[in-house]
Amino acid sequence: MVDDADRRLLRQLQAAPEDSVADLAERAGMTHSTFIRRLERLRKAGVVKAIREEVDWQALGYSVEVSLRVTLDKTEPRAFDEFIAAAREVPEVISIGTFLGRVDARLLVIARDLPDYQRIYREHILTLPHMTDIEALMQVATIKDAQSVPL
Amino acid sequence: MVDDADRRLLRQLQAAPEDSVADLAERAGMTHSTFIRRLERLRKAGVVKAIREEVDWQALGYSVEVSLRVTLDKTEPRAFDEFIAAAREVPEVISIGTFLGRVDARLLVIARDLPDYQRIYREHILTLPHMTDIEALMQVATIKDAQSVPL
DNA sequence: GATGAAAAATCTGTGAC
DNA sequence: GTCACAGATTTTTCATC
Repeated sequence: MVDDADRRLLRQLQAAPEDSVADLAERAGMTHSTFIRRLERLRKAGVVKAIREEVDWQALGYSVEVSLRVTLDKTEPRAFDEFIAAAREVPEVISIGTFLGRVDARLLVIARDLPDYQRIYREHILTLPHMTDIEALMQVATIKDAQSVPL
Repeated sequence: MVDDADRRLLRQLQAAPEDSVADLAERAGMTHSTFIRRLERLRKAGVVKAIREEVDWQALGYSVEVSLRVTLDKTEPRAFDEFIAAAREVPEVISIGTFLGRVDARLLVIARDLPDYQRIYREHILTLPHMTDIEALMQVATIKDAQSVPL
């Protein structure tokens, strides 16, 4: 269970993950021992899943971002699993979500430039199995990607 | 500039951000001092933007995820800025991207359950300015969200 | 079973080379 | 880029509520 102290902990952790445990604990109103033990419990329970260092892919030469909506062949029962398994192996596919409705999946693809995207699209996307339709949108900017949960 | 050593550093950092600098440095083939100094430089340059603790919102009671595609009123020059400014203030909107093409923006919204989503949609989404169309897809799962850049 | 305090082990960041 | 050290931080242990 996640109680009120956990929520305070998580709020601080999401707000300033780079700060020391001692500082976070103080702001969450507990000693650092308590903070560490609770955080450990939350990690074990999977509430806190991982640490991530956010890297700016534009600074690393990836200037193109494309959001793809994919529709799959519903006559093939294994279509979903096999499509997902193949898509997650493509390094340039940095995010995959699945949906309920007309569209089955969304892929976020990054590429160095348009020719590079063209190559990735032909070699790694069009070869994914069981697709019946793809719709592409070029992404201009990521405005907010805090992904922090309201607590 | 990002040289070859930086790339090795970033590869290790993305692969295991929770490890100590000493371990990461060893795997990247440099001493920990060098690693720290290079990482500091990359942070200053904005290549490494932030640390994030990934929290499982399902474990915190957010079971509904909806992806919204929004079209804006192109007759209003300030539509874009005002829409974005308003949308980023909604806590349940955890991600915003903007596009080139038919669709102008994509919002990812989380909610505790369907009634909660209904409430957020009516109170916080439908009240956003300058929208001419919204298309919603319910998200079933996030399969891959590594968002790590191929290096 | 959860908390607080303090000691031991580890890690980080800086200065000299 | 390397080495070595001082300071900070994390982690463990033990006593307490």
